Amino acid sequence: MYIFALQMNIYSMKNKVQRQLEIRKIIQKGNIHSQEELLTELKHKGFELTQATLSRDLKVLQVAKTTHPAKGYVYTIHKNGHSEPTPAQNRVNYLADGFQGIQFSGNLAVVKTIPGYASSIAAVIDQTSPWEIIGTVAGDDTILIIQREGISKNDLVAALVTIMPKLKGRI
Amino acid sequence: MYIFALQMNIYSMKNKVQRQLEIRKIIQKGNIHSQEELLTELKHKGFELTQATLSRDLKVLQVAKTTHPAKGYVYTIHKNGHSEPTPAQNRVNYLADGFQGIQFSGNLAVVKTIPGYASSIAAVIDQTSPWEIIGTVAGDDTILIIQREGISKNDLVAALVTIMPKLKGRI
DNA sequence: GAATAAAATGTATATTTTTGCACTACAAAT
DNA sequence: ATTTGTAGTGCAAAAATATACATTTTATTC
Repeated sequence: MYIFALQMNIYSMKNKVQRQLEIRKIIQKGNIHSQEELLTELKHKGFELTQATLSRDLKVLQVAKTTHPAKGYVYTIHKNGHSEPTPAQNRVNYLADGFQGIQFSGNLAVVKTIPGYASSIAAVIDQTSPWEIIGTVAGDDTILIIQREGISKNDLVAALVTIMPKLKGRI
Repeated sequence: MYIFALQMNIYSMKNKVQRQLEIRKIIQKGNIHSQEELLTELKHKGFELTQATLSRDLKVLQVAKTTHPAKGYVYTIHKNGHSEPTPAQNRVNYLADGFQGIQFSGNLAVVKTIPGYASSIAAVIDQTSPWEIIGTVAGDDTILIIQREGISKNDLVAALVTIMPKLKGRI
């Protein structure tokens, strides 16, 4: 006498690819805070799996767990290849040409620029919002940078160079 | 007979800011696969802390744990935090709604606002001219507030709430 | 079809990460 | 000086996540 393993229900089984696609979608909507939570949502949509499998899927999909200031921990996913040549970079390099000098006083740094460049350069800095800098105020040819407490000149300079590589050696 | 808690080693204590800077640096070099590993490295550099504190630091720094095809799990940090686009919210036209955050550095406070709101909000502050504030400088989305000497963060926050009651609880 | 190999998944467990609580150091207020 | 408030931290426990191993499913070959 033989015992046969039960065959899977033909209707129900959605395959791995479909499942991972769905995971991708759900995460992009962006309100997932734990695997359990995601698991529940997947089950609602008819997928059957365990947390272990989910963990493996997330690994494959290169999903990351990070922090959102308000929401606590959040899972995020890269839309796709994240190595962009970014035309933004060119613009940044162009802006760096407007940079004329920097001086420090206490927790402030004052950047001098070619007239008219200040606000654009400040915008780039703000956009990047490096941790070392808590804010900037720009006039026409001057940017005031307020450093985070405890930051050294070198740290700040390093941060600026990170943003505008062309500045390297010029500060 | 009394038992005294041991004082912290005067030499050793490096503060939080320094520590988080170091964490940032280490992670940017990009070969950290677990908090324990990072912890070890930090200890080598003379920082004393536990994994629990590290976990909290990583949260503040918005460090993410993700997967690298080859390296397994890796901790990464955003230079430019992928800022939330703030879905065009049904924002009423109250100025306080333009308020996005405040940070302090020395005797300065930096207020971040929704683009375009800074000067209006600053104008309101100037008009009220609270004793705690010597003056303000506004850009497009940033206000620099220069505090009177001896004023605490709380005092300043209180002053702002007085001016804009809606801020209560939001600062 | 049966036999075998490879891939996918579940179970149980190990590992890692997060957090509630208590305590200390320090700043601010009285 | 004393009190009060708060940020920073360690400890221990909880919660979340990853994985070794066993089992099932799918694919491949005869």
